[in-house]
Amino acid sequence: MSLATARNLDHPEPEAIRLEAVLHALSDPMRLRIVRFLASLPLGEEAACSAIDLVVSKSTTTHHFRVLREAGVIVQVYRGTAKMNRLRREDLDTLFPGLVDTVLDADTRQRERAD
Amino acid sequence: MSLATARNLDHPEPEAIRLEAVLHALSDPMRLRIVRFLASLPLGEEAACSAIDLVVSKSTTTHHFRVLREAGVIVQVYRGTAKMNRLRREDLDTLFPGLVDTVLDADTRQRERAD
DNA sequence: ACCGTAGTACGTCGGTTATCGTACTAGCGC
DNA sequence: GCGCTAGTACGATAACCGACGTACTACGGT
Repeated sequence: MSLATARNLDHPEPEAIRLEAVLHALSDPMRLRIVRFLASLPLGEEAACSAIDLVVSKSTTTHHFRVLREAGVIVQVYRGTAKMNRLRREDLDTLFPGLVDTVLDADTRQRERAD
Repeated sequence: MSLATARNLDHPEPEAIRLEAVLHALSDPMRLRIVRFLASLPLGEEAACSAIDLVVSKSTTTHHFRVLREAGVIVQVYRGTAKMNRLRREDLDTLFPGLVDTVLDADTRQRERAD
């Protein structure tokens, strides 16, 4: 089972991903923004934590990415000095079909309604 | 705009319903259970707070129903000594199409996966 | 008028969260 | 090796949250 060494981060197995945790992870504006950004990337593409400019400190950024990873929403891997992130689309779509898309669509509608 | 008198509870207008607040409201197991219960009722049917047996104190129950109401997930109205609840299906489906159904479906799958 | 049922208000308590700053480590390129 | 960039670890802090108990109100029935 998922073992975390120095440069090997701990991710929940698909079976261990809890809906409540996913919803909670998505219920923070900052994290929803991260997810929206990752979802906007070309399929399979990944991005560094620094690729999106949240307006908070580095440590806060680290924190939000960790919450997303521990909830099972994203995968994080080290690549050289960067830590790359991508959505766990396949896992999430299998576990909770339509959830990610529906939430992203809801988010889009909300911001089109002039946030 | 929504005015709350003694027996008239305060509900957010549809435009004021925030996705983050809805997701947060749904991210608690107790509240998700309430929503699942209300969603299982025949269309337009409503239920008293006491109709579902959460295993917590009355005050905690009140608390969770209030969070759901303030997030815009449910409507609460007083009917005699009871306080009746129902899902704001129409509003939610208009604002965030498919969201409620997708979350409920995800919840069903999760509990079928042997909770 | 009294009682029972349904739910509220309020204060508390312990745990979690979001934020920060500071000090640190890991890898890359020169 | 040096320094830059990217991110971590840790500790602090303030806010929030879920749970509780107790004391209360409101309504309906007898």
